[in-house]
Amino acid sequence: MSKDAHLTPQFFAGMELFRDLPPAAIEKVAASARVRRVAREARIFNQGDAGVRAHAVIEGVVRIAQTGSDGAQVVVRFIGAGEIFGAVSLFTDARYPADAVALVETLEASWSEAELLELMIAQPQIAINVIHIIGKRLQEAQERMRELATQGATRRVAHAVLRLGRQAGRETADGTEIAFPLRRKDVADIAGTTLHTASRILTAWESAGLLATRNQHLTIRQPSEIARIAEDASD
Amino acid sequence: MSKDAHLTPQFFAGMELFRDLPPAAIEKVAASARVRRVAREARIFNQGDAGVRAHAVIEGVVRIAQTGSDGAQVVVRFIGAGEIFGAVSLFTDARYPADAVALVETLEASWSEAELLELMIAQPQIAINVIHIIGKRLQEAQERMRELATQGATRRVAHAVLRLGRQAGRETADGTEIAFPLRRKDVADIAGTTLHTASRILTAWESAGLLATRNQHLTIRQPSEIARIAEDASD
DNA sequence: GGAGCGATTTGCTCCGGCGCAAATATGCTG
DNA sequence: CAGCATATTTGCGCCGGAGCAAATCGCTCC
Repeated sequence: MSKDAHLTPQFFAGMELFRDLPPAAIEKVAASARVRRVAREARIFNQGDAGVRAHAVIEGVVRIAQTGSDGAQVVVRFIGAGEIFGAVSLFTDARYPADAVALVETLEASWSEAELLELMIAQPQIAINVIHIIGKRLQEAQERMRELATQGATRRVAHAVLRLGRQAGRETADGTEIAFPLRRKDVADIAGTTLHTASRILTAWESAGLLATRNQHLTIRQPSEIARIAEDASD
Repeated sequence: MSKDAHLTPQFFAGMELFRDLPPAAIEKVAASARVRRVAREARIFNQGDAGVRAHAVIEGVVRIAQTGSDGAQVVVRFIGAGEIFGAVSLFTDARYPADAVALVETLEASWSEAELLELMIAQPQIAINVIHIIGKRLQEAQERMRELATQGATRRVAHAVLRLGRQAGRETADGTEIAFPLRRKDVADIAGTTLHTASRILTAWESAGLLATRNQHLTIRQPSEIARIAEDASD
């Protein structure tokens, strides 16, 4: 991983949170950010932690997962470079509603509530960007709710895979490769099923040549076929 | 229903969207709102409609439901007096992601995208309020996702009932009454189960005296007991 | 009061997929 | 390279709850 190549205002300018901001504002954003490097599998924050900050991934991937009192968990989403996380809790509980764990070695920036509020008052565009981001995630959450309530496990896994491809897909000769390591358990927790069921489904698809996994890296070889499964009412 | 009693700046000042705004700004808000009365069961907008506006309920209740391509649907939430709806799509698709139907005769205000943006630029507090509102809904959606993925139908119905009581509960001598008519199908679509299963569960609870329904109006008589069911890992 | 319609209840069957358990594969560590 | 830990695969039994069907209830409108 490059050491400091990303710690420039230019990088912050490219983040979804700071879209359409004048250069002067970007300078302030960059200046007030606290940047940290976190190791693979390290926790950035835990569900229930107080003293929340707004975070953004500079490089790497973070898994956001919510755990129930019974230990069962759901992966809320994966956060890639340029995306923000943990920001919603600033405006609600002042407690993180989920865990954040780095899937790979990750470089992460964050701002305190006071800093972000100050930035937003000075630049309403930031607030509008936040609304845009959270809004998209809310729509996605509602779609997933509908899927969970009405579709079978196979279709949900298909949707999960497609969503991952859209969010973190990298085109290769072999197909679309998900840019970060993905355990079967992760896929299960995204799709809302069990490790066992997810394993069965994915293995079947591997046998059929729809996708491939090598060292926890998943490549979608026939997106169209998986899309067919996702839409197929017969399951 | 009172005819025009609510069409005053005072009412808008009490809405979650316009919290902490100076009186002058409230005047502008009130002036630019388009107010409409909609009949029981009438649709305010349909999933996929373009030309979106931001809406707020002045009086009445609106059901927001998302329908899948197969016809199955999930109730995203019920919108009561003072709450906003349809606002998220302004910042994302410019298409409504769900249907909005009035459950009872309802008075509803709305603003165009341009109007709301202008208000937000002038008053960043409005944008912050929007973030607060959407953030809370996102958290709720994520909780429901976890429930749908990990809990059985009984617990989900219990959570749904408790959530409704919290949002729209009115204390009566008999217990907490949900302020709007609620069909079994509605409960099923909130909890993510079928009409039949929801009916069985609710009827069993009625027999046990945990709740009562009279003319589609649900009263929670023993919230603590329902909360116990909601948390009970045995189901 | 009767007809008609939607909502609700309830019985029954069937199956997807969860839970348990064990075998196997794969990657790390020393 | 051996040994261990973690991840994955796979078999099997069982059950929650979806799906179908039918009866009953309760309104509303003649």
